[in-house]
Amino acid sequence: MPDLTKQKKAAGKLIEFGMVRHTADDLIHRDHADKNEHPLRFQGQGKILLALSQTDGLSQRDLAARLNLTAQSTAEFVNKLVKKQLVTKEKSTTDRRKTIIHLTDLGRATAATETAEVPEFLNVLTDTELDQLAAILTKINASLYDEINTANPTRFDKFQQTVTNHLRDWFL
Amino acid sequence: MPDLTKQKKAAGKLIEFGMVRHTADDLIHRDHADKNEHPLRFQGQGKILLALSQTDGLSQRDLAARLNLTAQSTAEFVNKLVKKQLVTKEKSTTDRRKTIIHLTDLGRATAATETAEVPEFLNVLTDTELDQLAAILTKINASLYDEINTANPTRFDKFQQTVTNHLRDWFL
DNA sequence: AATTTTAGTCAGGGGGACCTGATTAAAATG
DNA sequence: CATTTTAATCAGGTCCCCCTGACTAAAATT
Repeated sequence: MPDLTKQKKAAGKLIEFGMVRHTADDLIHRDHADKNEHPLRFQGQGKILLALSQTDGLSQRDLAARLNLTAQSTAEFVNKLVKKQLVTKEKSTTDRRKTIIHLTDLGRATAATETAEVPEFLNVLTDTELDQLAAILTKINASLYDEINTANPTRFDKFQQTVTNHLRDWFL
Repeated sequence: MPDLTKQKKAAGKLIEFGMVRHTADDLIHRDHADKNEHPLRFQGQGKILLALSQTDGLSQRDLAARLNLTAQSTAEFVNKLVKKQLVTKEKSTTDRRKTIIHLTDLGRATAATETAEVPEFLNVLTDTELDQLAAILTKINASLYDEINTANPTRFDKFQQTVTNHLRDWFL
């Protein structure tokens, strides 16, 4: 069993990291006349974008199912994304009840960008530290996946698929 | 200069961590009939609580200044916390314009609890990994502090003070 | 004493993540 | 063909973070 003191220390640093990062983001976004903010977390509109960048052309219904959202929430997010010109809606020709959502170039770029840029703070780490960090996070993530899977296997499938597919390009 | 591939890999893991953690939290909070959710990030009501647990009895004005919020936002958060019985408001006797905010026992406990518990996912790490993680986060945090300081020195002071004071107990 | 600054309040707004309920239009099915 | 299921939509709600504008009451200044 791991040393509790070490755990606490790491936990504290993690909390601190969250706070500091949030504040740093805040400053940067606020100053630069932030047109499109981009936290793009695995939430709301961000979720939709991620799912679409994995599989473009899904129907709202599909998105809702895959992301564990109600049809209404999904519609709301999609509409917001349409306003931001990140996705488009069009009726399916084969089943005219369905609305197919497509990423626009901007949407694709946004989703990719999010993912494409390495946060500057990683520049301060050495190669060894980067390796260590990646290894540690891999373990932590695995443990969290496990937790999700135990709590809700159905949801786990959809989630894990979306996430890992999205991030696959990162690990080549 | 560090290896870009390693940076990307670590960055990807970090993003993944964010997503997975969010989803895991989600599941847990949703299921357990979540009375008081606890993200308590460095935002909104959480900010107030953190600042007060560092220095109790601040006026709203002080809080606003220290947390880079408008007086109105501060008032809103404070009022919400009052409703949740986490803080109390009382007029200052020396300057009757001022309202002094105090943490209630519950408020103090909440702020502490947040901070007191080690996330379960740290259990999967070995002592060595915990040390590595702490060391890495220390570097990253320092770099982010730097960024904040460069962008906005005034804000940095207030922020850094609040955060490090709050987390000081963690590192004894 | 008159004016100005300061601490708060109220009102209202913008954006975000979600949800339930009711309704419509188009498929699927008996 | 009539009914039922399905994909979406509208309407309305809850809560969160945060801001600007207008206004009051109490100190500080002139």
